[in-house]
Amino acid sequence: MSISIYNTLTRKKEPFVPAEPGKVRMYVCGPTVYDSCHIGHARSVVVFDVITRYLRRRGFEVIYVRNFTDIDDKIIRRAAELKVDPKDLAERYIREFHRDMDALKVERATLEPKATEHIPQIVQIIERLMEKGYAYQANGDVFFSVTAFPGYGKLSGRKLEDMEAGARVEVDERKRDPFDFVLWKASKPGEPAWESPWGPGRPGWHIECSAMSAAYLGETFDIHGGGKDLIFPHHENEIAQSEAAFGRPFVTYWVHNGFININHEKMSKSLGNFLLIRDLLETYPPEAIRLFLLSSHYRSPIDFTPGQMEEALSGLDKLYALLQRAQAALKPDTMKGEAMFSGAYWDRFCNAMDNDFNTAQGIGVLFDAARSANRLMDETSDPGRDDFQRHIGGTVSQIRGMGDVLGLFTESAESYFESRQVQLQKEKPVDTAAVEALVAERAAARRAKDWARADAIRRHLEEMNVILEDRQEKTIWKLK
RNA sequence: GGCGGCAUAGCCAAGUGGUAAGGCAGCGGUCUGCAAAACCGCUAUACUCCGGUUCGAAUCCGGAUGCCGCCUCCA
Repeated sequence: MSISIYNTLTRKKEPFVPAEPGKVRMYVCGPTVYDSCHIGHARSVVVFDVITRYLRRRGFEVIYVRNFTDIDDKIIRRAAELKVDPKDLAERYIREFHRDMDALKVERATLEPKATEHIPQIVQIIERLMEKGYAYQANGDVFFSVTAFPGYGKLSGRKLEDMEAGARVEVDERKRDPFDFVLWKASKPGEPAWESPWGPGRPGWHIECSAMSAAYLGETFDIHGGGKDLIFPHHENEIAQSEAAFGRPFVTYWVHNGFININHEKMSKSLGNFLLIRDLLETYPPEAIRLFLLSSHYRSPIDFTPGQMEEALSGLDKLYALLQRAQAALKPDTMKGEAMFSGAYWDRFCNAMDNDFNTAQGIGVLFDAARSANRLMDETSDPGRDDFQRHIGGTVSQIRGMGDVLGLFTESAESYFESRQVQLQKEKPVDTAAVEALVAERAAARRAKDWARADAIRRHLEEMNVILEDRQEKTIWKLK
């Protein structure tokens, strides 16, 4: 079975065949580091994290490049507002990005190049575009001439004449065509600047990606990803620059993830509904956020609501509870349930993932496996039997295997539930000593078969937001 | 004005022409002193509507309606 990927360029699902067998070269547009990361960034980063993990699991060597745009108008503006150096501002938000994404269990990209560290490569491409007649100068700025590039619009399906130029933005009268875009921007006094043949300035937004992808992945590479919003103009412009400069196809597969709405509304600064990752992490376990993000197909829009997150959380609780239960049932000398990448569930999972990385379907397989393991444990009368051990061990191992691709079950069930309780304690504190005392009192009542007393205590605890589970050995309590 | 997407049960969501995964919630049951958890069963005569292609369509084509996104910085 081969992997198929929906390609924005052709608007079709296509079998995935990398240029060099066994090796995948992938570039994903990273953030412009002028502010904290929100849930939308998380979606893109998590989606491509899972894609990378899956491709690697399927045996590909993946060179995954994700850039940081660390010089740009927004960075300069924000730095001026805060009266800090733009470089310091960028570095601060790069650190934040790493902190947030590490917390979300995202693996680092193979390379994370920064625009400011590739100025020579950027200047070189612009020079080349000038030589070939695709670019022109206008007092210190350099523009790309879209009419000089015949394929312009092929990614976004736009024709130049169909677009309402200047409908929303004033057109720079120095441009030959309203859709010409800046490759090199002359700096104003006090702004960060690099020397160039056209005078001191800084790179335009799009050119860095053309330069850095060529530097690390070559002039043609396999996968280019990013959020849907980047299709136009960013990726369209990248294609124009790279193909004009190098005279060969830029990217084979274009992959774009959908957006996140917040409570049915578009996330926007004006609505003030930006959900920052670090704020979300205050409330939810990182893997619940991942499970939420991966429960829909990566291209669909998804709606973030507290209810949706609670559902993801319930699901994650259920899966961790199964892992905990299975761990207790498995004999130490047999399988301990390490990740396994074969078997019926694994095959079904791969089948889903092969189909344009259908994580939603894959998660369905995960729950199927969990249910089957629970059933087996419910039904068995002799957990020591070899076939039982093998069966549970195999199922749990496959669950861990799927988790390995999705970035789930990275911690022990014990520590997961422990942090859940800590979290709940933070939200609705209870007096632990008092609860323990009541639980002990109820245990005594139960031993005396004083059910009325036991139930009264249970009700009392429930009012305190505490639920009880009477296990064989002892009673455990947890916060609701 | 141009381009694109989506419409599946109470909610979320998958579905790759052959007869509707999974999750959450709800109800019934098994288990339990009672619960909880887990499991079992039930919950879409059928996938917005109307046509068409086909032996056969949620899946393909045309049209209608309704949402949404992009065309400006944006994940």
